[in-house]
Amino acid sequence: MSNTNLKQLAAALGLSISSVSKALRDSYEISTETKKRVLEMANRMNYQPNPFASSLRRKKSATIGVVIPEIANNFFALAIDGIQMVAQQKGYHVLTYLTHENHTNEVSTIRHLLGGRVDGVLMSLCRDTQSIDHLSSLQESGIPLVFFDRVPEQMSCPTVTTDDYESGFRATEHLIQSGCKRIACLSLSHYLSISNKRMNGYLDALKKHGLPVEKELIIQCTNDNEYNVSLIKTLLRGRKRPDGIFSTVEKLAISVYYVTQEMGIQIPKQLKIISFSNLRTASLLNPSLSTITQPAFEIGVEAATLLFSMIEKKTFGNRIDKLELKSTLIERNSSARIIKD
Amino acid sequence: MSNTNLKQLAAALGLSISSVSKALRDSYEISTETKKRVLEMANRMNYQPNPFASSLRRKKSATIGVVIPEIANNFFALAIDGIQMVAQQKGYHVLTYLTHENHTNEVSTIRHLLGGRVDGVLMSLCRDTQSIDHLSSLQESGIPLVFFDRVPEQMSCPTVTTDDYESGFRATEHLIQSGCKRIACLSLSHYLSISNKRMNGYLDALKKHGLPVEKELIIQCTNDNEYNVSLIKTLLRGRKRPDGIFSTVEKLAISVYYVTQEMGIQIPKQLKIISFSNLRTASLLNPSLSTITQPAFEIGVEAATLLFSMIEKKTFGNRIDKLELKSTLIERNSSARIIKD
DNA sequence: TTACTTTAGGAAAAGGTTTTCGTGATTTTT
DNA sequence: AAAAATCACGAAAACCTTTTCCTAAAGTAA
Repeated sequence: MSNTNLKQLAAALGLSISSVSKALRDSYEISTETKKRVLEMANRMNYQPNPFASSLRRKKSATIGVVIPEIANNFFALAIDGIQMVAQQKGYHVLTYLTHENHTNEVSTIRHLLGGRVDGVLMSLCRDTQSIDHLSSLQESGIPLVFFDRVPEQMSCPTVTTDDYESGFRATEHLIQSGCKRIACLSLSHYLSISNKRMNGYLDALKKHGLPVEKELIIQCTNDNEYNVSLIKTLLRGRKRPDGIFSTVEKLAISVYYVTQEMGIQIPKQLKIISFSNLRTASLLNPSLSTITQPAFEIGVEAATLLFSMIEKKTFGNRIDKLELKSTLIERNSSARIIKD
Repeated sequence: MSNTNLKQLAAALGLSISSVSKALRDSYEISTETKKRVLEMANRMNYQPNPFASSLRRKKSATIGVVIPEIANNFFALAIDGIQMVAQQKGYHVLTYLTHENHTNEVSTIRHLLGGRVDGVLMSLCRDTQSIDHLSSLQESGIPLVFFDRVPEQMSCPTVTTDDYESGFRATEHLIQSGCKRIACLSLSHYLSISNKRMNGYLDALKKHGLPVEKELIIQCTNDNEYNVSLIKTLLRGRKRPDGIFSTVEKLAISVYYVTQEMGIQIPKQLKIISFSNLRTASLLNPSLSTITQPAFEIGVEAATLLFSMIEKKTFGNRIDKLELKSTLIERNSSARIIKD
């Protein structure tokens, strides 16, 4: 660590510690010339203030925490990118925690954060989070907290999300309009509001178009990729095979592609699919994948901006922002209508 | 932040602050029963030690810094994943910084880190880093520093890399064996050792097989994606169009796919391509993309492990580890031999 | 000139934890 | 039984900044 501290700097300048500190913080109590001298010397001695002493005294860490399920995931990587951009502008540091979709990890991460290491927290729930005690205790502790994308339903808190219900509805309707009669829905978790909202959109679209809802076409997937693959295989192997799939999450669509490739099922001829996804290569896939694309980067930007507004003004007691951004449906070949005969 | 501190805890227990502190740190100076009492009360009062006070006193932050060019990048996302896993096991926090391939950002990030906010740094250089003054000053400050993947050549420091030269050689040789006669190389930056090593492998493979090296087939790409696309278009539009492309980095291969799609160039018939990549969808692309895949997650794990061994034992003055992992070449359709006539 | 205000800076406390050094009390050794 | 060692805990310094309160000196008003 940088070895020079205020004391040494003060000694070198023939000033007191407090004056030097004030000079560095540009206090009106210090004359302009003195400030200049101090700045110069600080530079020359390569002075870097000790962040811990500063944080201890000021009760500010200049750090935010970001808690997400995983990072090797296009959506979250883009969101983090947006978050980092805003944080960097504001001069804040970003501490990242991965829960790996594990509720226990989430709880222990939150407990750590309760120690005051960060001035605010951005969070996206993990897929098996049911109880929210840890979340409310974080909120009650007074640390500003903003959820993005995967938000808790049972809790009153600021959120940044997308139009999940509408997107699910539109995606399903799109499949129907492409000729699908039996559409399966691949859900990430029945605990997550995003999954449920997307699925509700799916259900309502079926209803609107007079298609029956079939329990065996709604697949609750797990966090185990191999198991998901086997679920998908079972789905596609059955005698009542679906002719369309609405995937609520990117990785499940990828699994579908692998399975259809292996089983020799042709997309979109035998099976159409549309999925939530931020894949940059969606249009390069074979066939190109129709997607609902969330504005992941902006979600990160907005969530961070909201968090900082809460951190800076302390006026967040009586006000709870809920921001909803729009996703984009991009039709590609995986859901193209086939002109038969 | 958690409102209870040692003082309150001590008061509630009728003990001194120091005894409580020792009890919590499981000191031999405190009796077993007292420890139990303290632990119990700490739990009951929901005590969380103030991390700044602790860091200030111990001169340890229990935090590492990770400095990378970008996060929305499969390689780095996977590497971070590996790093996080190790850090979490060790009870360390991870501070992430993105340079966005910008040298100025890199320098200012390092300057911040010099303040002692972290106990160690993991780093991958940005593409236009030439001078290394900021890196050596960080190293000289005594903060353990490990580079991964993109490492500085002019500096003696611990690194975790892959067999870039061999991979470049094998990839190029593979294209040659698939029938390519004019192979272009898409380079990320001539400042980066990984780029240069990969290119040297390319050059030596050409040499070995008696193919001429042509300057106009070696493209130095930039950080501007659109400009890269135009470079690639120019390359493929020329009368001396290459019949093979060795891409040293994933995003350039993706750009090639977009360009060929737009120009109607058929892969692998008219053009073959192989690229460094960690795309999970490589085999689902149209056509499937031949890749050299780096063990990104393991690179993260190894780099973090090395860093922690440096942080824990202070025996890193006289020893510099350089670890090299192997990449895997996966042949797919984008570089398949075409049986003509 | 006296009284009051402003200016420029210093002393010291506070923030919460860790750690060194004591110190009585109890136990062990001779 | 006296001396030594161990035990269990407390007092206080140290880590480095920030900030409140003070104080000389200089300037201004009356």
